[in-house]
Amino acid sequence: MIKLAVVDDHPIVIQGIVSLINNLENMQVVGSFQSGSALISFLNTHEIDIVLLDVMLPDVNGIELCAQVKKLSPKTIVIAISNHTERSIIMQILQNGASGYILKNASVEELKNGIETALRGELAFSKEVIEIIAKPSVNDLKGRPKFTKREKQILQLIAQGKTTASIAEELFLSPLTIETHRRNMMQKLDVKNAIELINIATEQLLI
Amino acid sequence: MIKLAVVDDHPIVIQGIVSLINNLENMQVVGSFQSGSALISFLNTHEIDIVLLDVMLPDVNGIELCAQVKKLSPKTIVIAISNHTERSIIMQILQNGASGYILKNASVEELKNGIETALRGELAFSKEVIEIIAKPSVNDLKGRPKFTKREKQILQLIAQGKTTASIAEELFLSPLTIETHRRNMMQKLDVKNAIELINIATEQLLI
DNA sequence: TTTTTTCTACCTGATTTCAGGTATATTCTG
DNA sequence: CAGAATATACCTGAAATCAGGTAGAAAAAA
Repeated sequence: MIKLAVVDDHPIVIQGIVSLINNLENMQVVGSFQSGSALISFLNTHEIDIVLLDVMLPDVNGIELCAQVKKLSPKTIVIAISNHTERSIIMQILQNGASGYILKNASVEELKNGIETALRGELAFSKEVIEIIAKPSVNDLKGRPKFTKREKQILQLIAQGKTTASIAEELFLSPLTIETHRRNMMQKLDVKNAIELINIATEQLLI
Repeated sequence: MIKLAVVDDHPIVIQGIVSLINNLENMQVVGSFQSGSALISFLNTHEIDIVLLDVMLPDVNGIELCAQVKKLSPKTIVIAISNHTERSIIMQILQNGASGYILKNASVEELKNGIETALRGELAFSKEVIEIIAKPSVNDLKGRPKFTKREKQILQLIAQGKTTASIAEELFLSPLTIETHRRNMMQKLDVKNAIELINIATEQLLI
């Protein structure tokens, strides 16, 4: 019997996956979780064949969580389930050891096939994902730059629509410092205004 | 037998709801759709007791779709299923005739209870939603301003991080015109920069 | 067909962001 | 400990946004 674990912060989605799996003869969902940390602590005491994980979770993002899972339990197969269609996200999660990437708007057949494909040791993708992978993007070449804690903190405030001055006040810093951080981030992502900064950073799960 | 229809652009979510309903004795999902228009054309030829609808759909938002459903078939019970926690969204969809509002991170029990509650003619909410409704927000008083087509069009380009100049070029308009539209929208939402404009507009489903 | 709304364009001036730097103290890391 | 990375702050100047108007033409609604 193949043992699965499911991670998704939406119970209804878990319900959907569980009911899908239970229709299959040789598989069983033995654990479902709404956060990455819950999954990790479960994996410490249980052996799991396949993990289906949502890329957008409240505590960690799928890229990091996938790496954690593979580190903890290298033979566990990880399949990402996501809404994100950014090529770089897909590629990075695959590099971190995922065996598949299936979009949430994929049909249930696609998901079912994906699980079976991954079980055979192949890579599993939903149709749309294959198209995304097929055409390389210029943005990928940049890689995924790292933001420091301070930068992330400031980015979040920028994303809320706060001005440099008010952020400076809130963090007890000079406005010039805030500007420097903003500009450093903009340079890292090669964008030319704050809105683009937020958009790209959000896409790349940098916030 | 109570007949349900489900609208959600994620087949897995539909799967979850269907499996949930099928466990109940007296209900049956007779139609599931991935867009608002698909639901509407179905309702033209079928009588449905309950519609479960996702608020974020590719074609229309839940506020408008709910109104359409109630107009077409006033006795059909509508329950919104959403991630949005903005009070104004909840209140508006209720004003448009919805009988409930359940968050996607609600437990399956909450959803089940909600459906039964709505069936009894009461309003059904998940726990979190009750808290949101309980405390009135200052933002609600403003109501939901309407954006014109042109304004929405420009707002979308702003949201992509484009500058006034490039938007003007793209739409064959004067940059001053773009600025005027942006400022008019900012005034309508009572915000003081473009990022806030995008945030609030997105929250309020104005884009 | 009036009236209203929408779309368009402009003016002026204040404020903010953007872009190129430099620089120093601190903290992390090999 | 030495070097690298991080966090902080400043300078200058250009560009863009923000805020307050006004105003006419076109489209939609009454």
